[in-house]
Amino acid sequence: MTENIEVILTQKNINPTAMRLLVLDFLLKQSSAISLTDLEKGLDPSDRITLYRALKKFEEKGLVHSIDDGSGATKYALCENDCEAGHHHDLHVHFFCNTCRETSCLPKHHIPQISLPDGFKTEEVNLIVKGICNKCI
Amino acid sequence: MTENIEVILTQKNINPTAMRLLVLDFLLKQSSAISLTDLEKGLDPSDRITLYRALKKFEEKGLVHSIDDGSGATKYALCENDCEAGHHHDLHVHFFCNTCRETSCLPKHHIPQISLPDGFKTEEVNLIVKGICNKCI
DNA sequence: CTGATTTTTGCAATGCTATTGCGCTGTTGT
DNA sequence: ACAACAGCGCAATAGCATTGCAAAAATCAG
Repeated sequence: MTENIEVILTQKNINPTAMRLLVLDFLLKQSSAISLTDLEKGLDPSDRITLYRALKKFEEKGLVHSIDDGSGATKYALCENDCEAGHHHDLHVHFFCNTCRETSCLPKHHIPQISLPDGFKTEEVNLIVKGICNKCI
Repeated sequence: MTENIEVILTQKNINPTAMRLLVLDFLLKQSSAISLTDLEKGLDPSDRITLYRALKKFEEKGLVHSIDDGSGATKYALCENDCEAGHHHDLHVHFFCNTCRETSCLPKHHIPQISLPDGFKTEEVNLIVKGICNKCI
């Protein structure tokens, strides 16, 4: 099992250290996006800053993407697609449940094209739907 | 002039205090959404907390809406539509310029309908487009 | 194998934002 | 005039993101 995780990291040009293997393993087990604090609690005797840097490195290398769901804390989730270092291709909708406060990716739901007024150039789109998820209904 | 501002407040059931008149006056002069820090700088010798509470009261009464553009600071802008206390009807797109870091409302651009998977209930949608605005191109 | 260099890690510290508590003040209503 | 209440300003707190620095670990060169 650990070998698979290691392969994922090396394929993304990330040095597979013990800490990073733990972080990736934890991410793989999640069904929703998690915050740095969640990660810290899940991998208890670990340093928050180290985890923070692991996530940043993963994001930089195109392994995870970060989501600002308005909860105050940035959430992170594994990329589904073939994201490359520096360029994320996962323009999908994110859903934030107002009840359980979990953020999930809806990769099937692509972000519709938004036509802006003249002179505006789109570089990035952030679409967060908030409401009640299927587990909390 | 001050009378007009006062009328706006009383129509929204907000006690027109000197501070609130100042805040509303400042908001009316803006062409883009502003943060609490912007407001504090614009109304210099004012207490940040008081301004914060003025904005919160305005939001509660349906006079302004708050925007989380991912910049870290919540932005505020006057509602265009007939928002009521507690219920905001201004589901429009917001644009964040990566260059000048200004956030503007695009009230003409309504948020498209997002069909969620079964069991998900939408309560709110937050759509932020990031890029270069017409002034920075 | 050994010393040097780079990478990773852990701790301390900082900065910014949001938010609440509390007492003072000024206004309103009786 | 007095009581009740709303608004204001100050202090304080909490959470998150981010950086600097030094020790530790891994990698590389000779």
